[in-house]
Amino acid sequence: MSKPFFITTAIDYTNGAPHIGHAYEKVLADVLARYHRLKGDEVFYLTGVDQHGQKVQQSAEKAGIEPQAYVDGITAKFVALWKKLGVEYTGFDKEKPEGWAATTEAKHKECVRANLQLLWDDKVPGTDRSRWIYKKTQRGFYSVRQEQFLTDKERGADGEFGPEWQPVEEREEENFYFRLTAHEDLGFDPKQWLLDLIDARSAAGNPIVVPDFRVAELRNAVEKLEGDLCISRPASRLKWGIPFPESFGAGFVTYVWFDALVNYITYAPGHDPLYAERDGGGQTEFAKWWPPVHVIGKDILIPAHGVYWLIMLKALGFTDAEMPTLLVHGWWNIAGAKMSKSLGNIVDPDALADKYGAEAVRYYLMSDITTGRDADFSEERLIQKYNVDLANSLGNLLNRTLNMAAKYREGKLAKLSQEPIIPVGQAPDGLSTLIRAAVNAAADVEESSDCDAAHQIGFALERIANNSNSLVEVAAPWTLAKIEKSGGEDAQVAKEKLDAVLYHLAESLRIIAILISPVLPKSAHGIFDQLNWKMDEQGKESRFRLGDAVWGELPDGHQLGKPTPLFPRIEQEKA
RNA sequence: GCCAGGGUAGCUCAGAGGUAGAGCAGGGGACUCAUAAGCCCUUGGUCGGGAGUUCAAUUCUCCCCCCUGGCACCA
Repeated sequence: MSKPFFITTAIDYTNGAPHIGHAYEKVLADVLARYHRLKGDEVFYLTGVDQHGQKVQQSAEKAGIEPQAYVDGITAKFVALWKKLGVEYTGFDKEKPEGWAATTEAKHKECVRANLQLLWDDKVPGTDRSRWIYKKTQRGFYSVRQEQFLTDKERGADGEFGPEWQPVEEREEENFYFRLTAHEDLGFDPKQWLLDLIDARSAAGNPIVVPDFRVAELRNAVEKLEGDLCISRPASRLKWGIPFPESFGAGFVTYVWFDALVNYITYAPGHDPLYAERDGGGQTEFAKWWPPVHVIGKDILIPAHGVYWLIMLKALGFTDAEMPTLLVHGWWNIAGAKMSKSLGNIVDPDALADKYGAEAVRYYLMSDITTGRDADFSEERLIQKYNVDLANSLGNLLNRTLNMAAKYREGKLAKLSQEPIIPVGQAPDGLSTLIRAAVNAAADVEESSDCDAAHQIGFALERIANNSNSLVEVAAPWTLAKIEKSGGEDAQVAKEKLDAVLYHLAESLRIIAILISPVLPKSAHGIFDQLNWKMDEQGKESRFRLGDAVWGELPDGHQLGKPTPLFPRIEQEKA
């Protein structure tokens, strides 16, 4: 059955070039999107950039250009990187991709304002007060230099604000706040609602946070939740943002949350800025796709997505069944240290892809980390995993298979009408073992959860390739060829056995190509091309369907292509 | 200080009340279709430290140490 699968990533802040962490998240979501397409699901993959805010405003000023020009420049870097890495969000190849969020676009601004208006118009019965949003005056210490209010955290050991903040003055500021905690105007307690939701989802075996070891962390944070969320800034202080609707009064700009998070609604398929007006029966395009799986880093689970976003959705009228799932990934450290500008240990994915190729980078990012946990990035490990798993194991398997087929059969496969020579179960030459490995691997991939799909794919590759390489040694096609050529008593048996071995290897490669296609799309196409399989669908994702990962689809007499090294070994230079 | 995750072979990690596993790296061997790749065999660990429960703990309990997140407090 074709199921809709809506997947999003965090939108990246356009205040600096993308690093390996950005790349990891987008590739992870891309692999999941491709994985679901492979299963036949209908997929919408949304990613994009977060372009507003004070930091951007300041960076643009420093660079001496308009903020829009500044963010356009950085945005182009992200777009180019995703193209290089094969990150195919929905409509990636169009001039105006549906799956690309850019928060300075008019469409998004309208959606943000419509949502704010929706909450503003949700009045306490018989009054003119919004249930969710209220205005409050805050007094505090303001750093003119840093253009921000200071809290006690910023005070030095002597209780005073240090020179980096000066001059500091006391100021009053009016802002809008969004309720997160119980209030009589609200009529219920969002905090309790959220706790119940978290528990209910876990109890139902569908935890709101996956992998689920972070559920407790979120629950903890919710328990301690107090205070409401400031969602505005005076336009005098923050110019680069989305102005509040006029009904709120003049002079306010949205601050972060009602801008960035709302992108998931703005750019959702069947985009419905006024959610309340949607068809409650779930008939609209929007309702068909919602809710999404949000792929995010562990740094923005609490409080942004796990608290603010869920309560925002609740306020906007989304039901419990329409709450998203948060797929939370870990971070790549560098030699045990956190990646940071000050340490100067930022890994540039663009340069990495130029050096080793996009497929090598994708494979490494997917195979050397456990989804949800942190991992240590190492270029040596990237090279090692590429050489061992891709060049030596898979690439060489493809190469030796096609070479033998060319040498002994001019590339033409013979499919035996019956199970070959050696009955399944006896298998002294390993044939049936290989079939079993392929069938089981395909089943494991099909049944895997989003959290470990990438790993199941890796296991599948390993299992089938290893079994195939073993089969070559055990069956020794070169010996069979000699026996066949000798024309002796065993010639006919050797001939059939050699045909069987070659067919098994080709089939294994065909199935591997299908299974690895979410992680290694270009290589999967490369294998299909060399196998000379499905040429009519070249370049299209439709070449790969999980349903085709069954044994025996290559027909009798199939002509294989010419061998070309698919994964040239990466030779370690280094001094 | 509190909550969570983790400390298992050189490296990355799995595991589980009955005295430990995989992959890579290291060592040895046989082969030659192949990208000097592949295959087979193999060295290697007092399972963070200490105490307890048990016939038996690395696996359970308690205490301690270290790493990672989050929260809080002091400044």
